[in-house]
Amino acid sequence: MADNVASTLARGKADLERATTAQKVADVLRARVLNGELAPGVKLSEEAIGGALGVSRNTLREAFRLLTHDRLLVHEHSRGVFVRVPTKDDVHDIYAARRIIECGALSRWDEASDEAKQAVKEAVEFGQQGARTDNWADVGTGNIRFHQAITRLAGSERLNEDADRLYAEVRLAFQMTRETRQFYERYLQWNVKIVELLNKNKTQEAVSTLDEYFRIAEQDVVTHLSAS
Amino acid sequence: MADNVASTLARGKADLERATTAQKVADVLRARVLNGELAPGVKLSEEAIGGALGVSRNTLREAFRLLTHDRLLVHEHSRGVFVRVPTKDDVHDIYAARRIIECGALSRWDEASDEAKQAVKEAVEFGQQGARTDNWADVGTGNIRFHQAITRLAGSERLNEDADRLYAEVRLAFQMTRETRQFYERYLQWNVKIVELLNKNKTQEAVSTLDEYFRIAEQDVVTHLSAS
DNA sequence: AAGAGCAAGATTGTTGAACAATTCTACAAG
DNA sequence: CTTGTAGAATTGTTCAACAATCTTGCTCTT
Repeated sequence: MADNVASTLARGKADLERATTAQKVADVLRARVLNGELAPGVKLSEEAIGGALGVSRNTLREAFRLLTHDRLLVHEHSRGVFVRVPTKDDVHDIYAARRIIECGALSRWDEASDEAKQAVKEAVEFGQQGARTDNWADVGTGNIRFHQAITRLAGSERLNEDADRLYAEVRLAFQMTRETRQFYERYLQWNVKIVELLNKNKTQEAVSTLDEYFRIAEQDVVTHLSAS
Repeated sequence: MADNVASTLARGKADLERATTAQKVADVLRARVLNGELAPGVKLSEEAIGGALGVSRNTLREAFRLLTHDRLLVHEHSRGVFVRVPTKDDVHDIYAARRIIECGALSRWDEASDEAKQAVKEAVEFGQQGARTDNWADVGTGNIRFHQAITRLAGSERLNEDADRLYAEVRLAFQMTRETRQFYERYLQWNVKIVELLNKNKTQEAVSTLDEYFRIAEQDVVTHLSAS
């Protein structure tokens, strides 16, 4: 009984672990990079940013390392850190990885937990609800959640983290400042179709559809890249 | 022509980029962790290690962060960094990820580049050569190379990096101080069988065999874990 | 005018010290 | 045996200084 109490409390330990200063700084910078305020190629000066945010160089450099690990920044020795400029090759590399991870996870649909499967369906419903109410930001959120939920079918926390880094990098490449509606509307249709196939127990066809979706999506991101 | 020269030189740029002090320190510590000199659970004191290696606390902490990203060390706030103690859940998580990545990569064998396919076969031959000459360290190296080569079939540098982190973590869990021979001899047989199936164009069967291998290997690592 | 070489200025890399915040240790009290 | 507490030890964070490296702008040569 006492063990039960202890283990229950232990589960909440992660919540207590306060975020370090560097993590908070990293969160601020991550948001700035992902929403385009810090455009790809921009140099992040230690003095300028450190002064603006009121943190020391050491702490700032730690924040830089966190974002470098997420591949949002690139570090060049003795030159500084820059917002990553995604290339066509980067996009291809990212989608090759996503194909492996998500198609592999989805192909194990039948063995996945009920919670994980439910999350996939709920993500699509969230997106559909957003479309009905003309809330296209929600459609975008639902799309990300859909793919996250697919990855989570595999049940590996490490795989989830690796995939999340890929999603963040896609957001960097696909600066969704405009035209988000037409893209996400189209993507939503793919997601709906995949869930329909899953509901009909046509897992293999769902995987094929997802694979085809990646072909389209990669092309979309690449063209959006050269357009800028 | 000039472009050709430039691109050729650019390829060697990575070699010239001198490693930062923290990276060199991280490399030393990584080797110590992977060969067991720094056993799981050991605390890495900043003062002790920094003094021994002759680097400042700031630089050492940066090295710690690099290894924490690789999941070889764990960081507990205000308590310090420790060599990770892999749990049964960790092993399960790692193998769930490896199943997705490697089975997915192998299932795309037919579309892979010739170089990538050749690397898979060469890794097995390297292991067989090691077995013939009773060089069991080479058999172990060949086994790692075999799985790396499978991952590289997918052609994604990001996926390669993520998988390499998984391999390092397996090495941490499976401290191969002893009994490496009986394990690697057995694993070598699996690798040989997989390549044979691939040579017969039975890709799907090769994937199934790999999947079955993961079931066995995970169990091996888990039992080896509880034994210690 | 174009390019090579060079010196000054700016930025990053690394260290050491200092102080705050947290944890660990040891011992006393109940 | 557990609880509480004071002090020691360790980590978290910042700052200042100097070395190493890169960038910039200038001069000189052709």
